[in-house]
Amino acid sequence: MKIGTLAKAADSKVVTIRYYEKLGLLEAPPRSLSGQREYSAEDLERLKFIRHCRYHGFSLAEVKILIKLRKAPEGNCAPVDNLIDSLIAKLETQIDSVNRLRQNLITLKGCCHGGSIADCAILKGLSQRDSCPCSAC
Amino acid sequence: MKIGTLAKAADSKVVTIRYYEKLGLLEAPPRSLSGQREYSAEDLERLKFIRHCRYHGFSLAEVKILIKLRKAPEGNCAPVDNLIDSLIAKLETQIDSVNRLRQNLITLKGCCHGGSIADCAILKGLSQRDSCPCSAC
DNA sequence: GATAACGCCTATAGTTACTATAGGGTCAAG
DNA sequence: CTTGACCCTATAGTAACTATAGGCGTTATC
Repeated sequence: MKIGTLAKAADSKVVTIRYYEKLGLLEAPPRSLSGQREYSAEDLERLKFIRHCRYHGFSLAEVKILIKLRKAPEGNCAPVDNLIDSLIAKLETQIDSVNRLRQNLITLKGCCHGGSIADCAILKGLSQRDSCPCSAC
Repeated sequence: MKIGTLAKAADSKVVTIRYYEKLGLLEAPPRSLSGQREYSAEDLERLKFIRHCRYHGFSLAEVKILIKLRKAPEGNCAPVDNLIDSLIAKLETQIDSVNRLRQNLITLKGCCHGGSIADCAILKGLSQRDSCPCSAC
């Protein structure tokens, strides 16, 4: 199949596929006489794998590792497990820090009583840490 | 003060300060005869404002708007309020999606019973949506 | 006065995961 | 035979910096 068909089948984009090829995530497929890429069903499976990993939050670097692991079916799956664990840990850190940000902003917003810029408590709070009403500042 | 002193005082980095100048977030300060930047206390306050906004999750584009607002002290502070609101909304969306990711990964991980790559349930789940145990897939 | 260590300067490229654009060739239908 | 949809490459842009190279300025010590 051609690249456009592949893109639709994997819910991806043509440019993204070429990008993955450049990064070495997808193998360069054979070309037609006029130079157009010709993909197989296997290529489609691989692209779906990549997209699905991305959907789950893996980075392309991590996907590259997962692809390599898949190629050695006799190996132990502990590395896959570890990758998942580290990703979960990363996400949890992220959740914490975004939650903290949100709380800080809500505190800041609570200081606003709708006046002029000159006495805007939010801007004052944003000016420096020691004038910020956030508990975290 | 020179750029290094400014950086330390605002808990920033020298390169970051020059970067902010290039973006127009900080004004280009006067230079010494040999071409070195000379900053005032006002510059320090402004840099602290920027850094503190960043700490609260505002983008540099948003910081630029906030700086402009600060310069018109007679204006109403409603735009500041709106900026905070939209940032809070953005963060809430982000929290939801990261939480979802985390749940998906935990589900995936729960399928692993420590075997070989060949029958790794995680890799199978990652291969395609229709083989994924995630409720979201 | 020489030298070393540090600070400052500019300009460019790298990071992540794409997206957008320019400028051109290919293919199938009417 | 031409129109429109598709394909190609190469380059630049996104966010917010960080890193690097290569070269001056400044200051302290010997």
